[in-house]
Amino acid sequence: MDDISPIRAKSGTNQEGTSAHNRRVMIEALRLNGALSRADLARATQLTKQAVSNIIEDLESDGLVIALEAVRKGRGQPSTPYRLVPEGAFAIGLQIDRHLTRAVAVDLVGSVLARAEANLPFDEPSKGVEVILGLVGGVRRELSQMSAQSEERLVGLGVAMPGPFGLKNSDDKWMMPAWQKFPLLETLAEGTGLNVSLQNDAAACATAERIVGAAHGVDHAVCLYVGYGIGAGLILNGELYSGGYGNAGEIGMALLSPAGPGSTPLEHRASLASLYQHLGLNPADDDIYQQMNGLVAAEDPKIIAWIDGAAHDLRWSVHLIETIFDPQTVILTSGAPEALARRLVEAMHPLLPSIADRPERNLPRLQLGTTDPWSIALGAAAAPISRAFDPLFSAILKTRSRGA
Amino acid sequence: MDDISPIRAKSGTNQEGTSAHNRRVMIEALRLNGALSRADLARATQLTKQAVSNIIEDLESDGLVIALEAVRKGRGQPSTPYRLVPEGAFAIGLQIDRHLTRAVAVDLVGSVLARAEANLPFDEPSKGVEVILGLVGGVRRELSQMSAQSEERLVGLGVAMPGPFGLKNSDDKWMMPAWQKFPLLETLAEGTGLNVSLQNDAAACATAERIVGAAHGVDHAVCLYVGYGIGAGLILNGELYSGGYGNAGEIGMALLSPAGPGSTPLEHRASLASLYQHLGLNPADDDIYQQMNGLVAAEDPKIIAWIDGAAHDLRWSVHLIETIFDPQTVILTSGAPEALARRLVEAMHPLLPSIADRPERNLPRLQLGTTDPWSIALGAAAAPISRAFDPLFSAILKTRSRGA
DNA sequence: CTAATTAAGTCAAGCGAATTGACTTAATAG
DNA sequence: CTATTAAGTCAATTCGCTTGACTTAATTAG
Repeated sequence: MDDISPIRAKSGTNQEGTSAHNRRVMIEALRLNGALSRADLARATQLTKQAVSNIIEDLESDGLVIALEAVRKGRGQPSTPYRLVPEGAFAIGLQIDRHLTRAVAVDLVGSVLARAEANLPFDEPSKGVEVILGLVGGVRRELSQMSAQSEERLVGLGVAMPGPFGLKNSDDKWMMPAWQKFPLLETLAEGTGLNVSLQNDAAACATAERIVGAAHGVDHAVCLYVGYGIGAGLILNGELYSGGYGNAGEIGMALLSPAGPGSTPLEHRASLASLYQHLGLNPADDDIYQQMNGLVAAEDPKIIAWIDGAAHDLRWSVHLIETIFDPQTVILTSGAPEALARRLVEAMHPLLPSIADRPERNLPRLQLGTTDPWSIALGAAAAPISRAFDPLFSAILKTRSRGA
Repeated sequence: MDDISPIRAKSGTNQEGTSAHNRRVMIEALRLNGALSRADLARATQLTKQAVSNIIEDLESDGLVIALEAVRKGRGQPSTPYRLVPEGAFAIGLQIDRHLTRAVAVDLVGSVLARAEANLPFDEPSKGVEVILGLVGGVRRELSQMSAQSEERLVGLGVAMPGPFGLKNSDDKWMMPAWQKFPLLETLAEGTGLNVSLQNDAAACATAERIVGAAHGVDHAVCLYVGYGIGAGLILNGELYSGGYGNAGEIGMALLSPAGPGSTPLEHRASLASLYQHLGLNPADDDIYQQMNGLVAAEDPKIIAWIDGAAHDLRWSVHLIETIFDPQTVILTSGAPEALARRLVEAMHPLLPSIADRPERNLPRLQLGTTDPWSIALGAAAAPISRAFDPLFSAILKTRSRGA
């Protein structure tokens, strides 16, 4: 089952790896800077003009970049800027949550082109998969009507669902136990014919912030996601970090004090689930979002009390995150209505002192990220895009040929 | 001062990057597996036999690897294993602490070949640098008597000192304020002619555990260092993570509860400084180590009380670390005598439940790492070795040519 | 208006590191 | 003794980046 040889080693690389890396570097540069000429790219990437020219030519013929009008800027031959072609690649993203599932189709630059949602049977994964495959099929058809080449340009299916994954069987009903055991990825891969990847919802949120949000181009950011549960998506050295077993950032289970097993996990105090409980709301209600919005607008004392309590714990979470990661910024995202999230961020100020409290900052210590309920699905879809086009260490390595 | 162009992009690569990466992969494979034949290396790294042969030939002529006796193992031509040559490279490591400074010289495989220590004037960096340069010169001379080529094979000087670095000027006397302002790296670079790099002491401890300790070959490990202060060295994806501004892992400043600025930082409860204070010991005493050892051996009630208190907080720190990083293992290292550290680890059990509490673990959740007081200096020295020989993403990138 | 300058981008040859496939060497199994 | 298996070499090839000269097209100086 495992490798025959117990030899531990990283994989080597060759010119293919070089070329793949350089292509990815170009794409990232265009993503971060909008439009660049070949000369700009050569300077930025340290490659020669000629190498850049060849790569750009390739990318152009692959339909990933396109030339804009030449621009005159001072002396010398005018330069021809290039930009990414959004229709150069597509991915499907899937958010699977407790009572709900959403699918989106996005393009190379992270625009959402199609979306669909449905209710999900909480404890019946095999039925749920039918629903999910239906949604995926739907956005996929919609996508193919927008672009003739969508199918061959589809790089994968990214799935986001609440973690943690792969623990001992737990009956904690917050954790969707039935889904934890179900061979979801295999089933989806077979049902769609796509490459399938999995991340937890907080990681997906971070991925979303990275492709189109506040973490765009930021190499060290932590994305606090306050959803039904709470988690942190970690962007370290420009890549999503998922830990030794894929569960990094699952801070919902962090105990709030050293007092032992009896102490409360963060998730029970600062999550929408705790809010619903506090307010006596039913998360399965269709108008839960409007209910929350209304309560915030009305400055309902109970919701204000919850905000203060949650802010108290979140303020400290930010302190810990800053102390541990020393990130450039912390981004709070939420599935709650924007007004609520904004109140929460305001209530978290003033922040606790920490090493992040330094003079020459250029990003805020804490900022409000997206509150779009679709951003998890977007982040899910962004993962395959990132894997296919971002400059990653793993992308230069030779891939292990499928051994028998 | 800064880049002229505001274009953000990663650097590209070329055949030099490929070659550098492959060399590093070979070296790492030999480091992790002891001795491997060319055929083994080819299988492990996915390179062709021929490529491996060429690289090994190069490494051999560079004096970094050497052939062992051919071994017969079943059918086929006997294989010739290669191993690293310890004398293939050297580095100097420097620990600068509050009252003390240590220098070591290590070789390619992390063996300490020379060591020296001296007292350090706490608040007079300019005098201190004289002392430090003296120590470095000493181990360097000692080294050159052991190996004729030591000078040209010296890859750098690694410095470890208590962080955090680069904050607002603080008068916290735990933080060696005078040293924070002093242009230490520049002075040392000039004084030694070596490449100088800096990390905090916990990071150095993690680096040490990685090259010769419990984290050898482990890609996701967190090293808790209980020294005068307390910190965490983070090994993520096989590389040391140092955060956006170099201060990741400085958990000594983490507040122990969400109760606000008045709450206690971890460092004030679980660090040797807190122990000294608790016991009324003077950390500048020469026999402080023996004093602690004696108290532990005598089961002194005050030290037992401290152990229980510190273990309480450390247990929770491990819980948080596991919840946030999902590492393969947590390693506790300390500058305290081994008996004390062992008692501390024992007192931390049973550990708090966390996502690390999974069935199919192959490493312990918490293990005792080194308690050798010289390991910080060793880790400091290991940093330049790692930078020069480990397969790092940054090592494949083209280096920016020095612009005017 | 002309010439000099500056910068973008191309052309064609060259280079270097991994690949390929045949070959050699040297052991064991039968 | 022969077939088989595996390590390792040889020589030619490939592929992507580099090099340096060249072309194109703009602005600036006189």
